[in-house]
Order: sequence, then structure tokens, then C-alpha cells
Amino acid sequence: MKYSELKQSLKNHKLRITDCRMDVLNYFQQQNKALSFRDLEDRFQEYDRVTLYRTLHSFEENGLLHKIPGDSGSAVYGLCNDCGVEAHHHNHMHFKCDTCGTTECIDVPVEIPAISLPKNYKMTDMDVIVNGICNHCNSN
Amino acid sequence: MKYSELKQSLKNHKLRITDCRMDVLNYFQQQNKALSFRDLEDRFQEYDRVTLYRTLHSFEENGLLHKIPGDSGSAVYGLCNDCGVEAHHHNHMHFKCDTCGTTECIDVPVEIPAISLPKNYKMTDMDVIVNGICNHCNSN
DNA sequence: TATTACGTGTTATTTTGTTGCATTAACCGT
DNA sequence: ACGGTTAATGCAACAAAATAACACGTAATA
Repeated sequence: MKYSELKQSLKNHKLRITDCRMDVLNYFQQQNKALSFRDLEDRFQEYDRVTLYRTLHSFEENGLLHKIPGDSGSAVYGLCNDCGVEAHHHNHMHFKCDTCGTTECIDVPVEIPAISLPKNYKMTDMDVIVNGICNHCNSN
Repeated sequence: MKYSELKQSLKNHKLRITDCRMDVLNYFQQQNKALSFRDLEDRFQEYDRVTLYRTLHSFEENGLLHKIPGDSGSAVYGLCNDCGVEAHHHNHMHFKCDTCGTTECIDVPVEIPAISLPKNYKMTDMDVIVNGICNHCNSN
């Protein structure tokens, strides 16, 4: 992704352009998978841990990243596609590979099935996490 | 739930009967919702932190509890209904209330919809987390 | 380019999770 | 009921993850 596009992406989400943010955003774009704080820490030793935490938080705050539910303990983040500063729309699902551990956002819109919730419950949103074998691991 | 039933439940999952385990299991039964380590730590100050960690782990190991995916960072656990020592069967879904933050296991079997995964992906399991307003918060 | 508001690095602190070891308690057979 | 074996507990130390405070530097705007 081009430098100018990254910059525009940050601007669109009302974030100032800084070295750290450009690098982190670029890394997410390149990797095209969900990343944890740990991943960033390993990759960007030139930036302070605290700065990386703040980068993730500001990205999440401004709709550039979304937290992906997982039972691993530490949070994992994925790029948002069409999220504005205010509202998130995540009609996609998440796929976690049992073999390599990678989590991806799959752009198959989730057909919300006719889930009959108990009386007086109201659904506003839904997360679907599919576990299995990803295309990469499956071809080995 | 009666003392003898709690005891039997522990035995069924090949766990020794101890004060801590009885109390924790009883608490899960009473609360009837997902609990975090933090919840236990607050409730049971008479037990050492380490013991509570180990209690959660042994319960999970032996199919008494299951970890529930969440984006909160720290893990949350829910009671298993029909899990044996070896295999977990979680065809139920999880509901997290936006208002009170409570996570519950809803015993509505999840009809796995016809999700068309991309080529070469293979699904083995699926987690569904529904966000919304729970029955309690909805009636206020 | 000067001002302002925000981002960064540093340090310190808090919270969270783990490991090793000595003591205690539960289980099982007799 | 007793005694031996094995597992659970508490304690202390440690390690890792996350947050807070503050001084300094830098991006945006006019």
C-alpha cells in the first residue's frame, strides 16, 4: 500500500500522522491477519512498549482496528474495512487456525441465522469465530 | 444445589473433594453466569490466588468449566453441562450483555448456518458470541 | 513560523499469571 | 480406623502484561 494511502487512511479516522502509526498501520496491511500486541512489540523494537499500546488503543478508538474475541488471554486486533470513527460494522467472521494459530478476518458476510433468543433478550451484534484449518496449513 | 450433588459432580470429573473446589463450584452454580478469575478472587479472599488459578485450571482440564472467548483481555469461564473428562461439546452460544457486562451460556443449540468458507478452509468448531441486552437489563 | 494540542519516551507502579518447595489433606487399601 | 501414597494448598519469589504521571517533542492549523 502506498504511503499516501496510509496517510489518508489515518486522516480519515482523525488520527495524526506519526512514524509509529504509519509503520503499524502498514504492518497490519502487509500481514493481512490479526495481530497481537506481542507481535507489534517483536516487530517494532524501535518504539516504546507504551507507545505501541497507545497506538493500538487509538486505532481501536477511531475505528481503524477492532478487537477480536479469543480465549487466549491477550487481545488480538484486526483491520476494520468499513468502520467510521463512530460506528463499527462487523458483518464478517473470524477464522482461527488450529494449526498455525493465525486469526484472519474472512470477508464472507455472516448470515445471521434464526437464533431464537430467550424471552426479553435482544441482540444488537454478533461475533462468529470459526476454528479449523486455514488454506495455508491445509495444503501442506 | 446440595452438598452431595456438588461432591458427586467433582467425583464424576475425577477431581478430589476439597473445600476450595466445593466452594468455587457452588459459586458457579449459584451465579449461573460466566465468572472471571477476578470474580473469584474478590469472592474468596480466604483462598490463595494461586489456589484459585489452579482450581480454574483443573476444572477446565477436567471438563467442568470452559473458557469463553471474549475481547476483555482476561479469560472468563462458564459451567459445562454435558462435558466429560475428555471431550467438550459446546453447541450452545454465549450471550454478553452490553449493559451489565454479564456473560451467560444460553442453552439454545446453535444451528451452524451454511457458512461458505473460502477454498481450502476447513471448519472444525465454531464459537458464537451474541451481544445485546439481557432479560434482566431489558426489564428496567 | 509560532501557537496549541496531541503523541512520545522514560520511569515507576499496578495488575496478572507462573514456578518451586515445604506442609497439609484427600484418597485407597488393608 | 489407620497408615502410606499422591495430590492440593499456601507461601514466597518471580516474570510478564498493562497502566499512570510527567516532561519533552512534534504534527496540525492559522
